[in-house]
Amino acid sequence: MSTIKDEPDALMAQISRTARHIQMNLDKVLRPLNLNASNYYFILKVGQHQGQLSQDELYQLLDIDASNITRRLKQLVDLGYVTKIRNPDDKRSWVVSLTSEGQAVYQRLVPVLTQVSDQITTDLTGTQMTTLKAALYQISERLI
Amino acid sequence: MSTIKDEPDALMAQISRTARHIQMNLDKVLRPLNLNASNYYFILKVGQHQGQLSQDELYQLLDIDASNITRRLKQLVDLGYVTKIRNPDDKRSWVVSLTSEGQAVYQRLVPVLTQVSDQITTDLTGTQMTTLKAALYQISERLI
DNA sequence: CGAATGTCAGTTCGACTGATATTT
DNA sequence: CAAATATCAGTCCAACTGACATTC
Repeated sequence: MSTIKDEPDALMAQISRTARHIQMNLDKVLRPLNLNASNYYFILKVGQHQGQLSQDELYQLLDIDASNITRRLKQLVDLGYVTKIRNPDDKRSWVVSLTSEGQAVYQRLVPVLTQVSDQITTDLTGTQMTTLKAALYQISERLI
Repeated sequence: MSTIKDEPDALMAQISRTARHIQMNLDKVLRPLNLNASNYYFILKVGQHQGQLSQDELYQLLDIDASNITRRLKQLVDLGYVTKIRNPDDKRSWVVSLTSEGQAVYQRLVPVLTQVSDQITTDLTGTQMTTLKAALYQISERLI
């Protein structure tokens, strides 16, 4: 069931449904990397800012509650993908980095995400993509 | 943070983020009805099929895991909004109905949802809305 | 017996609240 | 010392999975 019905919550329900499908799909394709839809983005973000990110900066980037960042990162530390080192300049914070294994996973992660993204957007024209992104952005803005 | 970055997961992340924002917003506006983003749609669907729906039919309509339907419905039964009666023709299943209180809530629910939906789409043109719905539908289809 | 319907227990994730350590 | 910042721990709600019971 993925059709949009003529109901007052039709658009909202469709967005939520699509998000759930995306999450399930990501969980599946990320399993070989020992990642899931709820922690891959740390590898992605830290991989792009190697050795520069604090948890607060991840919070700014990801829009996820700070307490959850602590917990997801711990998973990745336990997996051996990520290290946390106290920031010597501000001992309240940590510097988050990828281990060599984490960097290897990062290299494998990017093409996997690209492939999924390409797969779900093959039916869309460039114009549709642009409109979709803009519309979602505006909806999010309205909800903040 | 709701901007789309130039990343392989940009679109997927934006959809998930928008869905989370929608959920939080619905939780807030539905609180006066003692409903939330995870149970209002039972009131909506049962309200439209008064006294006709089994849980399996709800499953078909809502695309939500069957075990969760049991729990959400129990919340609504405990609230006094919904009743479950064994289907005499097939004693494995239940007939789900609204109580009179549930029907009153249904009447209040529709305008609340309409208002939220209007609010988040005020910035969108008709063309954008059409494209958005079609694009989300196609993405969902690609993920089934 | 196999299929269908629904229930329940276990686990995970994200939000909220409040506490703690450090810095300003 | 008080306020702000960064992180962490406890709790709650909702999601998914898999096992189970009942009925057809």
